[in-house]
Amino acid sequence: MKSGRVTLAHVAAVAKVDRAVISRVVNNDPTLNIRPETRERVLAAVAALGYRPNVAARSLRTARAHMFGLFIPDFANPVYAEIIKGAEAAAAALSYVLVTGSAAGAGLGGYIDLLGQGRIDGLLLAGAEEEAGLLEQLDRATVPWIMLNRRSPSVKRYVILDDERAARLAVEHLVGLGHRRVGHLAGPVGADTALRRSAGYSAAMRDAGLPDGPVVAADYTPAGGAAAMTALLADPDPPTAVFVANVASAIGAMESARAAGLEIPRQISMVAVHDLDLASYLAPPLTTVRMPLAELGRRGVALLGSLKLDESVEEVLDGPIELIVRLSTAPPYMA
Amino acid sequence: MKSGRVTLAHVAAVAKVDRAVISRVVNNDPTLNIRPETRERVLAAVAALGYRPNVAARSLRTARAHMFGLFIPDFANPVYAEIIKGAEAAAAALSYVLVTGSAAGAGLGGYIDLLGQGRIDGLLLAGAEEEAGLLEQLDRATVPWIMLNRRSPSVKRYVILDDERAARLAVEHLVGLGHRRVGHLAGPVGADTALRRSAGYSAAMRDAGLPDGPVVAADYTPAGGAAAMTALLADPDPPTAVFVANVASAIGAMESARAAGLEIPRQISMVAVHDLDLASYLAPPLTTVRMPLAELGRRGVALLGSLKLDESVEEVLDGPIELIVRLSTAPPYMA
DNA sequence: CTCGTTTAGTCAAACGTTTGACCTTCCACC
DNA sequence: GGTGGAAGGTCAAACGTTTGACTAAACGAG
Repeated sequence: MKSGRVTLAHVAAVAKVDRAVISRVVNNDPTLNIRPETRERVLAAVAALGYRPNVAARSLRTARAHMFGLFIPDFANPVYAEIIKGAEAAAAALSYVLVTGSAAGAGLGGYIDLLGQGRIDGLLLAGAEEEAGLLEQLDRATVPWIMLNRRSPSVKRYVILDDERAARLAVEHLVGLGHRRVGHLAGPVGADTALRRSAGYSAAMRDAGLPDGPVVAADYTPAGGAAAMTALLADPDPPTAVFVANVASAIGAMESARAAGLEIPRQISMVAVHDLDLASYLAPPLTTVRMPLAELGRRGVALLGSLKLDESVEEVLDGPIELIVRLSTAPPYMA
Repeated sequence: MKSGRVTLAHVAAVAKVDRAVISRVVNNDPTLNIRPETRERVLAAVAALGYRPNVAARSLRTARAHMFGLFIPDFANPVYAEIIKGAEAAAAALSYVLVTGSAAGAGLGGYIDLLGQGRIDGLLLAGAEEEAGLLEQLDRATVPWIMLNRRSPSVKRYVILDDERAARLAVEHLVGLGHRRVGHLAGPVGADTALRRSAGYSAAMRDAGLPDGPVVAADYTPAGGAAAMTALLADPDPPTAVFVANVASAIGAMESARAAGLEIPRQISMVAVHDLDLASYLAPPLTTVRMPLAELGRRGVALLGSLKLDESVEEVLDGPIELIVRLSTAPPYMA
């Protein structure tokens, strides 16, 4: 049971076979022909010495790091937490380690430089920020990469969620409650997810025979949502309900509504995209649309594992999207 | 500018020097004697070919992975997000990559197995969960490790925050507002942070000449806080203020108080340990004690970078601890 | 008994760096 | 003119695995 720097050579000496045999036994090489008793001897020696293959040597020889990268804008955002969890689980299932980095440091370019050559076998990119020279930065990494929930005109490697459908679900819920004037706190201008959610909003309104209500862009942050909600409430004909593109914005927006003296949901209903545990504990508990974020991470990793370099992927994930009705939505108050 | 599998040998061929020279130039080896023009030639070749050292080969030769590990219970908890950020920044400053793993998979043991031999040069452990066989699991990794904000009787390698002082700050704030009967939602039974915060609570009460109020243990989750708060409010002589050991518990506790028909802060004041952006957007905005969590991550990484195996570390971090007064605390309501 | 085949392994090169030891060439000094 | 030393590199081993090529022994068929 002694541990430490145990190499194949040590195990080979104990088991009285060549290093090659140990390697093949450890890796379950199907081409290996071996007597059961020899295999036993090898496994016993491996266990007795506590042998664990050296990752660096293996990587050097096989040119595979058995590690995937995941790059996110910010660890503090719980939306990414769920993606990370899914990706981590899928990676572990492939015996891969997931290394998650955030933009906190020197951005994507800095992260790629830090990783160096050969540390990861594939990279997942989550988050919507537009970085200048993104493609050049990615070229620098000699690694297959996939974008998560973001399309880009010049990029043909992505997995996205059906944000449009999520938006429709939310808006249909509001319309079903009787709301006729429904506003929209959209995401950041130009963000791909924002465009898709806004498209879903407009489509659902059109299908209901209603005109779009007031629309204001908002960052995916509480502060952004608060500011945007204040702007939206300044509309001469304020809506009775609001579809918010992101739960973080919604948290700020709720605060703004309260500050404006509006009672939720009696005077204004709110529903947001992305569910959080926390949503149940807000005042009032927030109605949300739950997206399969963990599945997004899982699928991304699975694709990295089976992707040829330069192969393109354009996939809309069809995981479950469900409306979670809590107390922030109700029929409009009839004055 | 071509990229791909460029090795020292390629660069050496172009620059017409030995591979050793390239290596020494790239690594700024001070023992190297070289003519300026040769150095120029080398650097030009490196740039022209886009050479980046292979991480696996370097790790194999030097027996250092230039990577640190950080193990946390859950990515969804924003408290850990701040630790991660600090650790990531400190690691980047040392040209190290930080690989963060969570307990979501097979726990610490599974994570260590997944990492394999030689992938990381040091491991940071955050979070308070008691895992059986923890020390054995750590022995399996042939790697220096440090616990973050958790002591354990058998372990002499940790960095902790001054949780006792944080608790005192919170309680002194409540007492200063005029509260005499102050309850306490403590952390999980046996958790080290819970013990230290509870000690601070009792000490501050004693210093104020007051008896301890009702104390109930609560998980560091909204659900745990909600349940505990309900129990605490069942006290025949309920407190006018509560010190909550963790902000996540406090979010649930606020909900319970509301459900019980209590208005915060008019009928009951609440203050919790750990600040979040989100705290400003709760209803009402929550008074908290901000702890230097990012600094905790930073310090942990810095210590890993400069630690000898088997050296012990017992450090109380003296970063800034500050009370952030929002609207959840007020003088007691005089009936 | 000989030949071919299977069984059960062995052998050694290769992956790309790093680094201590070594080797020229040139110059200064006596 | 010989010697010592510095300047400017070169050489080659080693890190620990993986894997295609090879081989010795045993066996069955003819």
